[in-house]
Order: sequence, then structure tokens, then C-alpha cells
Amino acid sequence: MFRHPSDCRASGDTSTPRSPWESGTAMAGIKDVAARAGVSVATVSRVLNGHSGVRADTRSRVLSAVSELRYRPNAVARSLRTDQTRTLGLIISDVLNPFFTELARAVEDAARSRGYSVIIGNADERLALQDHHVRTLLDRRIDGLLVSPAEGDSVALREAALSGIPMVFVDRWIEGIDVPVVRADGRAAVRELVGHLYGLGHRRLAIITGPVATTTSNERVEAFRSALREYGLPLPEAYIGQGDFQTESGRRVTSAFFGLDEPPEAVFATDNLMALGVMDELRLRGLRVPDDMALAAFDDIAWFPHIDPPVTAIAQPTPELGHRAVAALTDLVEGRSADSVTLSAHLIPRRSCGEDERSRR
Amino acid sequence: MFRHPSDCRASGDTSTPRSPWESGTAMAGIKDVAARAGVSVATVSRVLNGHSGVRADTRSRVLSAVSELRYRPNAVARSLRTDQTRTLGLIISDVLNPFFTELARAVEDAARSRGYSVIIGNADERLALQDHHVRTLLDRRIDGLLVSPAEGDSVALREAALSGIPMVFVDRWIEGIDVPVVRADGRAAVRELVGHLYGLGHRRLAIITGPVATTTSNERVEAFRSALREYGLPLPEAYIGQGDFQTESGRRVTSAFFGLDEPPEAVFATDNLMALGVMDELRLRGLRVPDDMALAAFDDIAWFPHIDPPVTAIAQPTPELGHRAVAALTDLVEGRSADSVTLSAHLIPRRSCGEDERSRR
DNA sequence: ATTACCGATGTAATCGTTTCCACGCGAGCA
DNA sequence: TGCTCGCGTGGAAACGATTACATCGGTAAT
Repeated sequence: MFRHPSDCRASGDTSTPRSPWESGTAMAGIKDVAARAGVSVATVSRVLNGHSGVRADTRSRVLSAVSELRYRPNAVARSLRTDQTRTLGLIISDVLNPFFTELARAVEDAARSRGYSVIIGNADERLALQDHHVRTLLDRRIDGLLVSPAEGDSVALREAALSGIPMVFVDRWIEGIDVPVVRADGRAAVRELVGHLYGLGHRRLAIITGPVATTTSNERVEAFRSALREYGLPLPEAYIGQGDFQTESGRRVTSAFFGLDEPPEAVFATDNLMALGVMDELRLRGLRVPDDMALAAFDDIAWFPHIDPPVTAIAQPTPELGHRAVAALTDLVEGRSADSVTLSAHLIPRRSCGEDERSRR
Repeated sequence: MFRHPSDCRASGDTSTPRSPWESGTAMAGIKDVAARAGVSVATVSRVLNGHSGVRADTRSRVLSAVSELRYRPNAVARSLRTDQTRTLGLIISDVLNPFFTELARAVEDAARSRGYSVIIGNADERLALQDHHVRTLLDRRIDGLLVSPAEGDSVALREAALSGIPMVFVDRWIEGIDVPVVRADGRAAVRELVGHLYGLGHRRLAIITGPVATTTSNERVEAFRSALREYGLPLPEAYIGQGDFQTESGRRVTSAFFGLDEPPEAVFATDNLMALGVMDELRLRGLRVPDDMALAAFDDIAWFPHIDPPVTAIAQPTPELGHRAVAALTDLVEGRSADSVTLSAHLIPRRSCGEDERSRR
């Protein structure tokens, strides 16, 4: 933490500079302000916190002392005393995934408008890293925790929930930890996608899953499986590619698909990074979407319309997810209660699964 | 900040629970640990901070008390006392820009490996928002500030620099603020790009700039201008589109280009988001890259190889930028000195400017 | 005129750590 | 035996804010 070296308090500033970055004014404390305004620190604190019962002229004397000294309250000290940091922690699974960065952005906006800052921890889909961040955030006494958990049984998260810190899950959640969940239900959209695929003539449909224990992955796989059943289509084990929501796994699974006697005609990547992976692999093999393999992805991102061919995707209401999550979390933090919320996702058909009826006329 | 309601210290825990989230153990303090281990708080603190001069058996008694009580030091209190937060602030211009998220990711990795956390502030290319974040971070007494400044004269940043807080610029910088700058020099790559364009037969070359006062935009424009001069090509005012590094401006400028009597044959977008904007606009008008207009972008991103057609871009060594920036900043924070570092960017030709000689054979 | 009260302000305890200093005690040395 | 070390430890003062409580005039009610 930065503190000016020639730490001249109101008392005496005769000490000589001890550091290279000489020139700045000392960082003033509340005592300095009090001294200059000729009041006590209590009064200064009162005007700073907008308490009533301070005479108008006193108030203005304090205020001018504050601005003359460029005083800014030390948030660390304040937090220690008041037991609140006005900070929310956000743990996201992967910063490189545009879905999560859009989410983070929405979260930050919503938090700021409510007077909170947010500290983002990137779990990189790794349990250990996630738990590291959870603990660090807790050590810093953040007021509440927003998390999109990585796969696996997180001790830190379980302890956090037990400790009673306000917490809400966003996008993904963990069974057995009883906190509100803010998410989008993708099941209807997945069914719609399967219909779309079927309508385009595809019969051998495959899926690339996320990590086994993530709720989002499971939901997408289950919805896919049951939609296939509706259409009387099989879903052989070999067509369920085990991914991990990251690019490389999309590539690997695609490669495995081509090792099959009968590779799938269409593949559904349960997130956008894995879709990138399948495109990488296809390109490597000199193959084309959708002729050699049709492709659809969960999560719509800005680049998809420009991909060759434009990729059909399932879009989530990402910014709203972020806003609702923050609303729920601040409700908890401020002592109100909060419920889970479920929004819905929808299919955006483009051309990566083949041309639709109209365009082939 | 969360504190357990039935705040049972070592002394007395007879108070009754006052909150719904009953069940967790109280959050233990150093006093509780001391009491349980039968030592003083000073000793506990010593073992926790790895100070020498604690007898081995005392140490282990303390350690077991710590783990039995699941004690975690309160980072807020510790920071107040020690005047350091072991936290770095990172101000980035736009979280939605993949370049910056890749940078943020590298920064976080590097910081973590050095024992620092990082708090990211997203300026969204807005001066006011940037300054808000700078002030918030300073209030929290972060140890150092890493910033990629938005356009304009930032009072907060100037004050911060004056105050002497360790600070380094990354990617962009501000003239007149004398702190180390870690960046990539794109000039050679821009010249190379112009050569590439020229070689492909393009003569009417246009550029879309970033905000006027950003160093990166200026460097790119200047390099472009001087390379054109070398090739004896003009750069009319009308071919300098004023953008702001965000998608929408790319769209707007492209539209303006098509309002010209002689629209450019090729356009160089000085960042990837604006390139997205030009593609959006082109698509809207039913036009094709590169036939109707060739396109190149600064910053390479994972999707570019898959765009239709793959977009040629100038790539920066983004992760290394992040690592070097953190290295410089922690040097400053820890009392060493730090120098600016300049890496270099390079051209990655793909097909968005036209086919190269070989492919057209 | 005395009392009660109220509004404005100051004094000091407190939050949970770290760390300076003092203290007790056993060992080594004279 | 007495003195001085030094090692291990505890007591208590910070850090910079907030806030319960005391104080002190002055005004209104009796």
C-alpha cells in the first residue's frame, strides 16, 4: 500500500524526503483535515458520511479543508471499522471466453450503479485456482460473492456458503449448496436446435460436452439427448465428446469424431470456445462447414455472423443475467432476501448447419 | 464485509444467534487462536508471518490452533497495519476487446505468481469512468497501478503519478506522465502491411483511427501515413476515418467511406473491434471482403482465421506485454527501479486483403 | 429562577493485525 | 557467585477510520 514517505501529519513535517518519488503532497489523514478545519475528527467523519447534526458553517469549513488537502478517506481503515468493504467478488470460469467477459462487464455496471466495486477472479476452469480466489476474496472481507463455479467439489465454496457470506451462483451452480441461482434455461433452445438440425436433414448428431460436473453442461447434454429421443434419433456414446469448455478440447474431440467409422454429420458444441476448437480442427483437415460437418454452438458472440459460414448459436440474455445476479446478491448483502431467477435462451439460426429451405429455394 | 453475527470471541459466546444463516462456526480472530494455543497474539502473528525466534513446539501448537479454528487472517486489518495490500490495480480500456482480456489474463497470472492479486477496472474508453476507477483503487490503497489510459487528459492519473504511487503504462501511455511504459511498437508491422496491400494491387488505402489522443492510434496512423508516402501513395483526409476503438465507430466510418465519390479499396482498422464494425457494415450492404473492400486489422484474435475471409492482422505479443508490465510494476512496488520496454508486433497475412501471388498462381 | 432538554461538538474505545519494547530465564563467562 | 547475554515470549501502541457516550451552551417549560 502506498504511503507517502515524508509522512507529514498535521504535527510536524520537518522530516526529510527519503524516496525517489519526491514532489507529491503527503497523503492527508482525517486528523489533518480536522486540524485544518479546527474541529475534531468525529465531526469530519460526520460530514463525510452525511450525518445530520452538523452546523452548516462547520460543515463547509470541513469540506473546504477536505478539498484543500485533497483528502480521500482510507477505505482500508474504514472497512476495518465498519465491517463492510462495499465490494463484491466475482468468480468466473474463464476470462478468455467472451460470454464470461460480457457477463463480467454487466456485473460491474450493475454493481457500480449500486455503489459497489467488484473484484474479478478468473478460475480458468481449474478447481484449485477457483478455490484460491475464493479464499483470497474472503480474506479481503468482500461483502458478497458471485460465482460461476468450475467443475468439481469445491471445499472453499462449501465452506464459504457455510460461513454464511452472501453468495449467489450465476450461470452454473453446485448441487447441495443452497444459494440463489441466476441463470438461463437452455433446454427449450436446445430442442429447437435439434429440430433445426433434423429439418436440415442431419441424422447423425453429436455433442461436445463441458466438464462432467458442471450443471450447464449436464443440462445441455440432457436436453440434447431427450430431443434426439423425440425425433427417434440415437445418441451413441461415441457421439458424446467429453470436452472442458476450452478451445483445445473442441479440437481434440473433433479429431476423435473423425476417427470413427461413421463420423457425425452435425456437432453441437456446448460453448463457443469449443466451437472455435472444432473449426480449428476442421480447417486443419481442409474440411468445410457445413458440408463435411455441420456446427452449432451454445453462446452467441459478436464474431459468429462473420465466420465462414456464419455459425448458428444459442444466445443467452447475458447482460440481464449479470444485472439480475447483482440485484440478488446486493439484496442478500443488504439484509433482504433473494430468489433464484431463470431466464431463457433462444436459437439464432445461421448457416453453419446448412441452408434453410428458403435460401436453397 | 461479512462478520458472523453471534460474534463469539474467545471470551464469551453466550449471545444468541441473530441471523438466518446460523450454522457456521464464528469467524475466528487472532485472539481466539492465541487463546487456544495458550500464547499471546504476538506469537501467533510471528508464526503466521514466518518470523524466526519461535520455539518449534510453540509454533506447532499455534499451527494446530490455526487449523482447528480454521483461522484466516483478516487482510483488511493486516493492510491497515502494514500499509500494503499486495494488490495491483489494472485499468483497461475495454473488457469487451479480446486484446485487453488476453492482457488482463496475463497480468493476473504474472501477479499471482508474485503473490499479488489484481483488481481490474474497465474504463470502457470513457475518461470519467477511468478516473472513477483510478480513485477507487487509490482509496483502497493498492500497491501499484497498471494502466492503459483512455483518451484525454486524466486528472486522476496525473494526480496519482504526482502522489508517487508506483505506476506503469501498458500498451498506451500519456505524454508528460513520467512512468515506465510497456508496449509493442507496431510501426514496422504497419509498414509491412502497407507493402502487402500495395503488392496486392491496392492503391486507395484508408485507415480507421482510434480516439485522437491515444498514443497507439497516433503511432499507427503516423506509421501508415509515412509508409504510404514511401510508396508514393496519397492519404487524403477523407480516407482517415475517425473512430474510437469500438465496434460502432467502425461501422459508421465504413458507411462514410461508401459515401465518397471514390471509396477506398482497402481499409486498415486500428483495432479488432472496429474491424468487426466494418464487417458488420459490409454485410449490411451485401458487400464482400476483399472484392468490394479489403480489410486489415490491428490486434490478432483467435476468431480471425475463421472469418470469411480470414482476416490479415497485426499481432502483438500480448501475454508477454502483460508479464513484462507486471515485472516492471512489482519492481517499482518493491523499491527497485524499472525501465520502459518495447516489444514488437508483426504482420500475419491472411486473405482479407486479396489472394497473394502463390494462391492466385 | 431552576430544571430539563436538545443540538453541536469533542473524547476515547474499537475494529484485527503487526511490531517495538520490556521481561524472565537459563547458559556462559569471569 | 554474579553479570551479561540472548532467546523466547508477552504487553501494548500503533494503523485511520467510525461511533457510543460525555460535555457544554443555550432555550423553553415550569
